[in-house]
Amino acid sequence: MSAEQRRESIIKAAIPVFAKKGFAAATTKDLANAAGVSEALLYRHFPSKESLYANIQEQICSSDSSIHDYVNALQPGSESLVKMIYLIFKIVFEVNVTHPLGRSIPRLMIQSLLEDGEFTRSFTEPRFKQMLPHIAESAKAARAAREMVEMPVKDYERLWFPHHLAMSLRLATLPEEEVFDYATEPSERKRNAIWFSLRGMGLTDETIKKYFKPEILEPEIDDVLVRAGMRPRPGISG
Amino acid sequence: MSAEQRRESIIKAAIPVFAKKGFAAATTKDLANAAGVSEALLYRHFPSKESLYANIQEQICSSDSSIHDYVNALQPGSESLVKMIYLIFKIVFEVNVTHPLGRSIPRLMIQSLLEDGEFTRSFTEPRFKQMLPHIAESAKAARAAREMVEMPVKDYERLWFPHHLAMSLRLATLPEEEVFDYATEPSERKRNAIWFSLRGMGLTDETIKKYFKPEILEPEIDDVLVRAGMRPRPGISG
DNA sequence: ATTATCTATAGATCTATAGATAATGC
DNA sequence: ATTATCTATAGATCTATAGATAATGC
Repeated sequence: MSAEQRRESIIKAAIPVFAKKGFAAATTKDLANAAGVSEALLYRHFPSKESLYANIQEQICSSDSSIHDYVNALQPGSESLVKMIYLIFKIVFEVNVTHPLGRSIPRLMIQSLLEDGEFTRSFTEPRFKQMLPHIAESAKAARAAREMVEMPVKDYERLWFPHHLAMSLRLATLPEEEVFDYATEPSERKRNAIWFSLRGMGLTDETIKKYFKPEILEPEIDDVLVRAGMRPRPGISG
Repeated sequence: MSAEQRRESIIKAAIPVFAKKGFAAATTKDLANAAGVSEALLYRHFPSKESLYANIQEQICSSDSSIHDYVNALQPGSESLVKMIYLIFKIVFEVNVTHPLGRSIPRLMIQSLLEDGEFTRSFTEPRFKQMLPHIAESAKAARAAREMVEMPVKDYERLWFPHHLAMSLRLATLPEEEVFDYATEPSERKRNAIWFSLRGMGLTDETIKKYFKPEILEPEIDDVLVRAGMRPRPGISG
């Protein structure tokens, strides 16, 4: 295996180990075993455990532009607000489950919140913070169209409150055994949490009913995620 | 120092160490230093590091009844819904900041979500899950009074969605440097997140405006928390 | 010749214990 | 006499490196 390939394979194997155990508890032996190499080889590719960890963070956080493009193309208004919130929930609550990185991303995110928050910041900014101007514009247009009521909640909060709800819901599903008793299936829970968020943001009930149609949004948003490489391309039989 | 006193003092000193570093990264040396004793003495009181950790969890999760009593005394209806959500936000988002256990509880909670979730479960059930029947009754009364709209969100979710939002907001404040850019001060953010939650739950705008009066709720709920020992009793000059 | 990889191990650190000493209460 | 506490250290494990060996490409 070439140096570059091996390097990549070590990183790939290390992600779930760090995600599962945390930086301190993941031993170089664990990492070597996961990658199927000797501990010594780890140190040919990375000067230290810290360096390997830093490289992982960098790789995962590197942004991609397809989500950017999708959001930029939206017309300001209530419908776009619904689409953005749907997108956020899909990425945060759902994609990480099916994504190759699986449970690793949410785990790395909270491990980072226990420390300096840097990973969470680097992961979140290129993906979600860029939505802010679009959310602000859409909220303005929605208010002008009388589809959103006046309330003290700020545009920043219209972005982060739904994002945070999605994040907690995701964290709550990490342990094997259920932590909170929701009495709903994940997909219904997702729909209800989006509804809760849209209403919490100030959209009127008629507006939510008009634009929040999961059966239409689901394939549209799913396609964005496929293009962003966050979901496997649906099987092309041939 | 008597065995019992020393035992308590070791537990007390160990909480922030485990909270900060996590179980694996907290060394017996750290724990001994924090308690101001030798490592050997730790092992006179606890057979292992794990045992010490288990004792901490047990102590923190032991429930108290004053919150229970307050919630039980509420009359079903919109106003009680507002009070319960306010209480949840105050405990989850705010109390842990001022409480002697400070940052430790939210840290222990997410560390537990990275593992089996047991600590989170034991902490949450006696404090919040018991509110469920009251939330359900109050939601029913609110609907009957036309103060709450029909929507797919379930009563369980009326409990957990606000709780989760409060939890994420708290987690986001753990790192020194700000992770998400809210553009609001914590107390304003708390108010807005509660408003967002109440509206998300289905309360009408008029009902929220009628019952959500922070300047009145703040001292009432604060008093509950003082009685629950979650907040220092306000200074009694004399 | 160069690159990838391994075995073996140094040196540090970690958990836990053995055995000695200081402090307390009868 | 009993209880609390310490010093010293065993044994395991962890990070990282030195030096040897196998595989590759010119």
